[in-house]
Amino acid sequence: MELTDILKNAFPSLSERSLSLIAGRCSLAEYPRNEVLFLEGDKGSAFFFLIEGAIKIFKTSPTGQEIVLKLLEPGTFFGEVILLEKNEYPVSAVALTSSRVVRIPSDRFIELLDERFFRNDFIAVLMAKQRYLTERILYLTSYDVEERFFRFLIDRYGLRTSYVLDISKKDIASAIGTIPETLSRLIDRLKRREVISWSGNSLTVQADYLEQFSLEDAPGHTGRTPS
Amino acid sequence: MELTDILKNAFPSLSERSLSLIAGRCSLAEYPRNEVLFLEGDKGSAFFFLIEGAIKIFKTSPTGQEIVLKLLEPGTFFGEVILLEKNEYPVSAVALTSSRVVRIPSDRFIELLDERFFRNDFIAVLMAKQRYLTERILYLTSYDVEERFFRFLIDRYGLRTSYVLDISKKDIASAIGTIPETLSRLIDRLKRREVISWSGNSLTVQADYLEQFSLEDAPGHTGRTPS
DNA sequence: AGAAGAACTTGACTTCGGTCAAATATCGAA
DNA sequence: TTCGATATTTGACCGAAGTCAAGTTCTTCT
Repeated sequence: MELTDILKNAFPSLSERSLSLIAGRCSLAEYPRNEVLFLEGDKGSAFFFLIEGAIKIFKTSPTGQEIVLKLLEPGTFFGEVILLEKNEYPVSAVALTSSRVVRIPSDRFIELLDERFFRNDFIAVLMAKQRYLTERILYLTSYDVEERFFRFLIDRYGLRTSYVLDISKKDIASAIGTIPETLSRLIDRLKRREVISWSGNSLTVQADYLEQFSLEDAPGHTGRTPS
Repeated sequence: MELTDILKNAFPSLSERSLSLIAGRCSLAEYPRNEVLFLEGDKGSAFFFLIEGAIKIFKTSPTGQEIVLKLLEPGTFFGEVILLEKNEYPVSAVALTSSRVVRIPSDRFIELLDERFFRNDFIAVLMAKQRYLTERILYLTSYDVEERFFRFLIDRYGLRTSYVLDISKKDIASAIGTIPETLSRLIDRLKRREVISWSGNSLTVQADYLEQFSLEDAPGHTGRTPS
């Protein structure tokens, strides 16, 4: 797909004129697994739109622990927080799987907000992100590891009965705010109870068991996926 | 102070014309301690600017526990997330102390974003909130109760050697993400160690002890590739 | 003032989930 | 295919902070 088409997709409400204005400034980039897009504290003059792959957004605690804020799915932009107020990224971004992104330089971008429709969509995304982060706080502080695990599945892959995991258990562990040992033990327990079965990267879950977690909305599935 | 002056203060970059446009629509309101401004899930058609007092912003967990996201200080607006995308408040707001606010109806407000300077300031605030929430996640998940307590003091009252608390211990406990029993025990321990002394609502802290928490967050960024 | 009810404290107890350490297992590059 | 690096599992252990329950202050309202 052409860069212009991708951008049109990313910003559907942006006028053709503005689209062509920034298209020339944007560039496609590929990041292999584990590649850093930016680190917390980095000065940035661009933000990103994820086309394909998975990006982990996280902060690093003083002790070096990674606190995952969000695993991004294709179709979302991120890092836009450098546009105003401060040009330092407050979080780090790393590719969890090989990923394709558009890099959007920040200079001139702010002008595009003169367009009312585009601006409203843009601000709406910022607000969706704010909602997401408040949900995330609830998620991390109020649910135990088991509930976080199942909510993660539903949030990321939907309510299904079998899943094909595209990320490692280690990454799942950190996405749900725990460590590999704890996840490993949880899985073991769930297998024993015959709630799930797991082989390779294929996971099967008892549908009726999973449903108990799907009632209240899990973080992040409000149509448009915030980061 | 006159409502118009207050608004001018709240939105310094807004033109006189726009200011007078919304001034007529806004209203002053007073909320006594424990009064609810809005609850999570409420439909809203207005947001607020805090002039005086203290507002607690929180979510409620499925088990009824309150998860405090932020204690607001005068000079900030809140609830603006109903402006676009969704008109439901994602959080609840309650006055912790008697508070004066301006109520700003959402209709017509969005038009004000046509003004570039004002719009940029407004978006900058949204981004600051996003930064704050990511910090809050780090705060709640990576620090123990003692560290959260001292960081709370510094964050809310500044780095001082004596404090006059304007909110109850119960509220402090929930602001730092714990329960009264735990805070009570922490205080007892700190008193014993002669790190603090506390009588009535006056708190004194050993300055040198407090300083260890005042260093701006310095995540151990070694530059290495996170895995 | 006195009573009802908050707020706060204290004690005994529990537990989830983390740490540390030591196997296995698995995967990717040469 | 083999080697070394990651990823994953397993066991033993621990500890911060929560729960439950029972006092003990404070506040506040009549």
